[in-house]
Amino acid sequence: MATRAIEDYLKAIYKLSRKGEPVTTSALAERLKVSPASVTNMVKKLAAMNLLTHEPYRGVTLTPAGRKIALETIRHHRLIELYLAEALGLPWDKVHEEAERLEHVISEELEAAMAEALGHPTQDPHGAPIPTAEGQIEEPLHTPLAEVPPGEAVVVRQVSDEDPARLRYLGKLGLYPNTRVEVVDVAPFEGPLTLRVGDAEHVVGRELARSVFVA
Amino acid sequence: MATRAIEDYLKAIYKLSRKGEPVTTSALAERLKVSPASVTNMVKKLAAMNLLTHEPYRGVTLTPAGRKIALETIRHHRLIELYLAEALGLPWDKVHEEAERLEHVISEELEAAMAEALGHPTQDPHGAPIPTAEGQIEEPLHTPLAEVPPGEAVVVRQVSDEDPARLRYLGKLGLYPNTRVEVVDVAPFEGPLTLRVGDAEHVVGRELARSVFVA
DNA sequence: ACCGTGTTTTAGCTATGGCAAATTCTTGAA
DNA sequence: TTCAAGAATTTGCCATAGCTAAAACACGGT
Repeated sequence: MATRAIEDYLKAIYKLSRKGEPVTTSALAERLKVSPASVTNMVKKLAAMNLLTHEPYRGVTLTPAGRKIALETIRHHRLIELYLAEALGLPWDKVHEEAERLEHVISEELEAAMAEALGHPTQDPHGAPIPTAEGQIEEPLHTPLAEVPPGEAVVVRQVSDEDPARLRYLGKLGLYPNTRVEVVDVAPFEGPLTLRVGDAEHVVGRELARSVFVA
Repeated sequence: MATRAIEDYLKAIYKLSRKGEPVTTSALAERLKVSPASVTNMVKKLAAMNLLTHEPYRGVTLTPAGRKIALETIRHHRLIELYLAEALGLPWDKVHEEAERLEHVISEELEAAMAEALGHPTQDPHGAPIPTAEGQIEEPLHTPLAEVPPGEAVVVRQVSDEDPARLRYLGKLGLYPNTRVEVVDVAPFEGPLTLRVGDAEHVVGRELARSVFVA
């Protein structure tokens, strides 16, 4: 019924639509690394399955049924990430890729067993919220570290989990969720930030600072 | 490279060829629940990939490369079964089905982490041997419980894991691997066996007794 | 009133895996 | 030694899933 590709499309649409607006096919095409034509095709199929509504030339919006599948898939993904990191000690830069495959094949029983074993957690290793089994999710609006003014102290809430190399680097800097960081200095003209993490000082570029979210 | 179907074919061929002889396509067709024509097709494909040799009208035999993939898949399957049962407490009649899907998607890292967490086990929850990461496996020749003469006491070594209902029933009888069983009586003409398991006595049919292996 | 950008349609491709029917091979019995 | 039954294979075909390039189209801005 819901193939791997379908779940990936729904997940992507969910993530791209957090601002509430419909998602354009080109945005989807870019994110999924397929052509816009392919997206339109798949979108038609998903609309026929009542998983989303498609306003031609305007974009797509998930139906409740579509959102449910998206959130289930995201729940699987994040629970698996956390389980692999916590229970099996996999490094945090490896869990995303593994979860990307496992999320499509685990049963509800296994999902429940993992949630139980982890004490019904609410966040994955990168700080992303884990939807409940009922499909509830709380998505706090975090500030990118890149936008914090110098002199302020903040706490890392979430980091982008897509790029393993970046994650390894963040790990080396100690920038895990719930870590206190002080923004010592911000160089002008899109320049680097100087951070204090614990006792250490690090200089990081804007690009990296945009993928770290704080409160 | 190695799709789900390919791994399933290789696994099935491995299991059917334990007597050393080539596996006929019809045996494969029956086990995989596809038509003989489909099997011949797939077999030709696998032969082209050097995963097996095909002697037309005689049967197929795995090449070392094919056996390697088969054993890797079986290792995944059995490790997953054991992990789900031991670490996550899934009932032993559910782990087979789950492993059937997971075995095709876990990475070598995850395999290693599970093996480590379990202390490099050698048997799955149904008593089947787990191949090593290098592809070594020891398959002792067990006797079906159905062939044990009355009066003898034996130890359960392995049970067939395919049918959940059967497993639940075996569990109710207490017939787990490494359990001592006394064959109290064997009725003639393919009649039932009377067993003593611990303090309890049970009467079981031949069919069931053929799916329990002892030593 | 038109143009450019982005979207959709059209037409078609590839890969996987499957099947029914016709054919061919093997083997054992006459 | 032949031949028929049963098994295996070939042939020709289908379905599904997903993707793409190129052509046609729609929308918003000037």
